[in-house]
Amino acid sequence: MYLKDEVRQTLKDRIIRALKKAIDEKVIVAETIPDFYLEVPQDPGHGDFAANIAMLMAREAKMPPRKIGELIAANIDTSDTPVDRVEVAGPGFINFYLKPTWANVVIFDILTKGRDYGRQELGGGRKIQVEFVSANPTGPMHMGNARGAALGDALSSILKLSGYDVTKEFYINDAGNQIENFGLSLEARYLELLGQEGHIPEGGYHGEDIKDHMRNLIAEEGNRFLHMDSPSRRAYFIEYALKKNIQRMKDDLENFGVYFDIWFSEQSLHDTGKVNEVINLLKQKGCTYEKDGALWFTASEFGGDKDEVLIRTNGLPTYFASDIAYHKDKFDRGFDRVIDIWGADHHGHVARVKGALKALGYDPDRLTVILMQLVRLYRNGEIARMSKRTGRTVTLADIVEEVGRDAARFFFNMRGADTHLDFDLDLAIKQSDENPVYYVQYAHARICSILRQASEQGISLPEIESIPLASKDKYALLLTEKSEIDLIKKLADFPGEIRLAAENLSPYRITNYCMELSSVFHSFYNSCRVLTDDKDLTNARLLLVTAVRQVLRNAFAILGISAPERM
RNA sequence: GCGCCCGUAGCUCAGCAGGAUAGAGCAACGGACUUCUAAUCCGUAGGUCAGAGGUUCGAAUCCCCUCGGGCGCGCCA
Repeated sequence: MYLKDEVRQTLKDRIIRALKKAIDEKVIVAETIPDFYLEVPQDPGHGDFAANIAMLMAREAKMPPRKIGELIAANIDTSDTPVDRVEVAGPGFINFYLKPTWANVVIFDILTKGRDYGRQELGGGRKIQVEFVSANPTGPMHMGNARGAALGDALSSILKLSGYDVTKEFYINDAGNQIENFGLSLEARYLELLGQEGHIPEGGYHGEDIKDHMRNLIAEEGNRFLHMDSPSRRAYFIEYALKKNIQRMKDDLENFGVYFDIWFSEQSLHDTGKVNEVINLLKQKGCTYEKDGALWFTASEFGGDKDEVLIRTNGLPTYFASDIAYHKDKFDRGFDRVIDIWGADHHGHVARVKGALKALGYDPDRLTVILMQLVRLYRNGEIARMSKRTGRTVTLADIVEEVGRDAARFFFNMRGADTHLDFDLDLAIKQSDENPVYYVQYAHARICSILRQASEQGISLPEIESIPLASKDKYALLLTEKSEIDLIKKLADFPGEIRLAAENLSPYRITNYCMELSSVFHSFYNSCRVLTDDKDLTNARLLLVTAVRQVLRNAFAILGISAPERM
């Protein structure tokens, strides 16, 4: 357990003991002890921890909360704790004031654990799958995919650190109507490029990339497909272009620092018969019926708005059908929990898939869908449209190239998934103080600079293991400046931030944490010199900034941004 | 029409397992580099938390309604 949780738990225990004592002595009348909590007050004047138990008990105890608070405070035993004093304030908060240096030992915990500082066992090794990006392979990835990539990758890192066995998966939508249209569009361009008439169908793809594929194909294989029958050559074109598109997605994501454990093909679900299998299963369970020549799933009986088509009149299964098979397959592969990250425009799909899982006998609560609101891209103060079909779009690769991996990943994780994200290209590109990513990286670079300086002066940090306990205490107790104390407390917050980010599936918490930690570090930097004539103080502060550097690195690793040593 | 998301400082947003006086960055204004990187810091100013009601000792936070913005409601994915 981490320092802060330990202290919190201790104080909680002592409060409960004090309350029980008061109840035994009949100064407080109560049957139950409410589920109270100890929070860190926003205002440091209210102590280091505050308990809200007195207010929660007021009703049952028929006593003013302040009175209850005072009775608990009077009975509390704070021996063997870092508590300096206890006060009751406001409506009845019990405020704990700790010895200012109570958290200082956290520095040694950080330096000992290194990159594992923050790791914890919330997940108990349970298997969890995060499926994200899953872009259509019919063209380049857009801004929404970029946001999903940054979000999903950071979330996966957080869950890994929290003790889950995480699998990152990309679902390739290489089946269905869009692939048909893809093939028709490729064919049309092929014919046009060879001087014949081609027609791109309704819902087809007009992008330049389609032409590029066919230009390349013609360069490689000439006009030999002109005389092939249309379905055969389309199949060939599709395979040819799909393979290249998928490889390109892999490359683009790699440039973005995002790697997947599994690339899962939708087509494979059809090829292995799993789609038919799941449709039959639903039939057996009596959850289907035929109408207007199509096969329907009774989604409305499982929480959906209306029933949904599984097999179209033309005999082909819908995307919905393969998605049911896909999600069944996920659970059959042994995942305890599955997280999907989808664009908000797919939200109507959530109830349907969950309904189908329920119909199949799976607990739909094991599936969590994070709906990501769409990204609005601004350039020169104007909204930049992004439609894959028009070909005039800003792609994920463009973003990485234009604003850089670090700024892009940081920007996408500055907000929760459910907020509309305005991505200001001009701001992200700017290498100035307006750009928040530099603020956090600068903190890291500054620390590296101090350590370089120290090394040049022949000052070397002792190995953590070789520092005797007494010296650790000595160093820790030397750090008493307000900015030092603030910085140390912020370091102690890190494991709790990881936990919250994991519980709420909110990577943006880590981004915010980076800003806060950097902020208190910069304040410290401006008020305290690290390298001084005082050898012990210098050592103590070197240990402190080294710990800050470690935590920054750990947080950057989650977000997938680099930790530059110089800027 | 129905459903989902959002509405907090001039701008972009934190804060939303209910807690004490609502925060940060940018923009504005005033200060700080003979000292480890000024991509920094310190200070000032800036608010009917969209609006109305309800629950509560206590509401930006939870519930209901209204308004405004976005997105869905396909035999597309």
